[in-house]
Amino acid sequence: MTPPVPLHLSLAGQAVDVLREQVLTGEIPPGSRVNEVEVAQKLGISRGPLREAIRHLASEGLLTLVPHRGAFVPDASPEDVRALFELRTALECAAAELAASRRTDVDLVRLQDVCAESRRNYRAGQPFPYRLDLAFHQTLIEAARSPYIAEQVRLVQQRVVLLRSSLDDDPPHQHASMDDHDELVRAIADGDAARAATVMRRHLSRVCAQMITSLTR
Amino acid sequence: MTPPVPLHLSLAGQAVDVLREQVLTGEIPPGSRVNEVEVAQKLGISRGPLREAIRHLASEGLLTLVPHRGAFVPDASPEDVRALFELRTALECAAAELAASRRTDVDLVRLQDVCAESRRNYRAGQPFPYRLDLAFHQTLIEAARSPYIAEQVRLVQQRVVLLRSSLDDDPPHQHASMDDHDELVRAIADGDAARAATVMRRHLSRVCAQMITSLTR
DNA sequence: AACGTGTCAACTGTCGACAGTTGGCAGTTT
DNA sequence: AAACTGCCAACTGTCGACAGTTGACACGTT
Repeated sequence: MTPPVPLHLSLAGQAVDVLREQVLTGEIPPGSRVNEVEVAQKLGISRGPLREAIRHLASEGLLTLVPHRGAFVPDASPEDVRALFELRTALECAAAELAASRRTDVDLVRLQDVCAESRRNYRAGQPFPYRLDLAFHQTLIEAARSPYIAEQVRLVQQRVVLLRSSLDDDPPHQHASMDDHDELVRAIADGDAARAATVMRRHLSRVCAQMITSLTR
Repeated sequence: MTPPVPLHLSLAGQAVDVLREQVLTGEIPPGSRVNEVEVAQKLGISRGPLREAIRHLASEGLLTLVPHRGAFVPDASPEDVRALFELRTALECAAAELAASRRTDVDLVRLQDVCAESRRNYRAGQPFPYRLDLAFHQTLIEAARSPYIAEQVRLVQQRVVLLRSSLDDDPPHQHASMDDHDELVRAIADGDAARAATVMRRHLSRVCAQMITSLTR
């Protein structure tokens, strides 16, 4: 029952985790460069494993590589956001359809729980935390039981987080999102794949528009 | 007007191209291991760049990494094929929809050209070459003008090629595929996004089933 | 004979150092 | 003063070598 991977993650693996965190939290701001020797010293490792970590993050879209120049944290144009959300929509609509036809009862309970917690948070005056939004989509993906789609959604979500630099949602948008989530759960509960896809598409369309406006202002 | 990337691709980049070719053509058969020192010597490079190439191909799904064991060419189970085609369906159906609404006239001509060449080849008694099937889907993706979706489709197509170990299509399937392609082009020509998605889904469902049967026999 | 144990070779993970390239700066020219 | 040229520092790309881990084989035990 012991995990097949060693408890000691390789240095490269550890570096991936640390760097990913720093990039996603904005600790390494978009547009900035990642100096190999500097970061390697800071992490206490050699350049070899760090390079592998950098390449890995680049393959996830969290860094862009320029030959002989190094790795940069990408900053997004509205056009990028639009194109990225086309991919996200394709993936998550398919996931919504699959979830509607494959969900178990415990999947349904989990989805409802996340929605309920969102409402509680919102009613308590606190803003709808992005954490719960991620949790909802994550739960939905698991209910779809399609490992390849799940993996790709994870990567896209990450890139969305990266672009989401301190995007403080306004309450109307939060309310609409929660309504979308509720409607999605109902469609999935009914096993209505077509409606689940439609609602997901509308939801993501709204989120995308909101991100673009909050990006351009 | 000089290209921004150096004509000298980095050694790692060259190694990626060579290895990708060898994996996709089956020169390195599925299930076999990639020995770092051996391959590095064969390519005349050091282990550093080769390791980066291996990690890159692993991120594309063309190799699987096992800690302290090395890189292996994955061999697929029917379940993998099914899951992979769920992802492919999500991506290519979305691409078909987008292509239907965004295609230009030259896109349409290109699609029709590929279909016509397929027919010519088929009538000439030659088997429907997989090359033309790839060309069709590639052209369709370009017509969709969605860079992120295009990139993901490219990666999925590669993995499909990898699984397609000497899959000699039988003529009935080839004929059905060409009919699907023709119908897709008509739907795209009409700008009928919904029908394009439906046809694409049916087409990929057929291809998936064909691959699984030819894999299990 | 089957099982458990100890040893070993092969390979991956990691490191430090060298070579080649890039962008910027100082100096010179017009 | 503006533009061009040559040089330089910084950084990436690459290499060879060392250390740690893994799987397998041989040996001894029950």
